[in-house]
Amino acid sequence: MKQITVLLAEDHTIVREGFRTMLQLEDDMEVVGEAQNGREAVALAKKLRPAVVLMDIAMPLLNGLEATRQVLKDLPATKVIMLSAHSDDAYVQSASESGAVGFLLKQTSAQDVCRAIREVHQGKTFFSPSISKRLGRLHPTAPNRAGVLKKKAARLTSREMEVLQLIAEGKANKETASELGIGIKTVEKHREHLMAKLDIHDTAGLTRYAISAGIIESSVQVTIV
Amino acid sequence: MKQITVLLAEDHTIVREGFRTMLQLEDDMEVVGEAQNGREAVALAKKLRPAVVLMDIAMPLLNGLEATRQVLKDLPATKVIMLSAHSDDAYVQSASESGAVGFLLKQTSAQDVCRAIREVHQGKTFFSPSISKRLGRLHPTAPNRAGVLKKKAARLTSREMEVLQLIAEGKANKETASELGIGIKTVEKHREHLMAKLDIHDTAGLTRYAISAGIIESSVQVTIV
DNA sequence: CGCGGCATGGGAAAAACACCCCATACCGCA
DNA sequence: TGCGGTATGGGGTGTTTTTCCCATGCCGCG
Repeated sequence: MKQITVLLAEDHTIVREGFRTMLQLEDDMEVVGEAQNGREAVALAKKLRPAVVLMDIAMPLLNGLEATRQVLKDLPATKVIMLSAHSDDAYVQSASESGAVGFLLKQTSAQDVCRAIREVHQGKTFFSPSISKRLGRLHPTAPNRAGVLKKKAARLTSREMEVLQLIAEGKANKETASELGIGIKTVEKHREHLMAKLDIHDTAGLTRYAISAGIIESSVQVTIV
Repeated sequence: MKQITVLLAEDHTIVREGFRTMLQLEDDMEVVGEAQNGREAVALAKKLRPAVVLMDIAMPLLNGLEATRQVLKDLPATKVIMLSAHSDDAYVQSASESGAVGFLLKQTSAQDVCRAIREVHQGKTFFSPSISKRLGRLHPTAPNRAGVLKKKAARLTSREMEVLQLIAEGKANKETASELGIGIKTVEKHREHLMAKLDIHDTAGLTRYAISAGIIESSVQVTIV
């Protein structure tokens, strides 16, 4: 039996361990690595060259969409399945644009995860049932839906996206620089470009933009009584 | 071997199944039931009378806090461990007030989950390391948990709320000052207090807090729960 | 009545940031 | 082959923020 090598990229340790434990029970797949954030996911993907990457969409340092782009740039044959708690259309479309070949909601069952892994490994695509149903309804004949979402967000380069995420996560330029392994001046430069492109000239505005653009999440909306 | 009976209440199927699979590997505990939402959690708890309930804080129909209250009202001996992706002080406080005896972040490891289950089963309390560290730092000589948590709870004065909102809206201190008709130094002072009280030391963090606390909105945050 | 919390300020120093100048290097595309 | 975009840097200057010190006045509560 040929093993399907899988890389787990998910920041919640507890969830990640659950995945691993479950996947270990399947005898045709093997978890070869685990990443706690987007950057680690990219690094491990390049190092381990897994057949499939299970990638959470919301991760620190580098979100799943951007991480997917970076992985596929170097390893186009990698199959990336995006995981998300939400089924926002924007997420699904962005995931698709970033090159993911699967999209799973966390509401789906373990059985579906295994199915998804096997399907994408065979070159197919796999979307959570509820999503593919909605997609069909949304754009049955939509060839160029890419243009819709793009407008502002797409004008940012991937480096700028990274910097934006780190800014919104509260990192100072110095931290961002060391995080990315580049100079402070370069970070400042990206920040300048961000502010110029988005016409937002304060950190709070950039943070709000990052949240509303889905680059990071603020916090779950819960009614605390 | 005496089994600790556990009820899982978590709306994400995939996460829940991961939990179950992991807990099945421990021979001193047994998952006796699973709930997909708060209402189901209450019903199952009453029916199955588990020793411990692992309760996600964000669930459909009925959130984990309210579900906890309802469970404990009928079964005060039940030990409820709250699960959350975020460690917002408000969450921790509310969880404590609702009667939970444990609080776990999803960043914690499976090992900690098992530890938590065993500890609360023995009548102790268990908080994620990072949380108890924060609590400890804030109240070094904290005697009783209830009173302690209540005190911290990020209680902002109305003036501080105003300043926080303006910060999150992207106003510079100078603008805020003229907006409120006070001096810049005063605004800086409120800002200091905000950062001290919330233990958040950057503008981006304050902005995220303001959004998650509902003080401002981040444009189009769709809530699909 | 005093004590604490709140709002209002000043001063000062260090760090961070914003906004301009500049350069090099790579890469794709017309 | 050159042009534009991207990524990487350096300099400089002024503003803003952050974090300390300090003080005054008000108000509620025991």
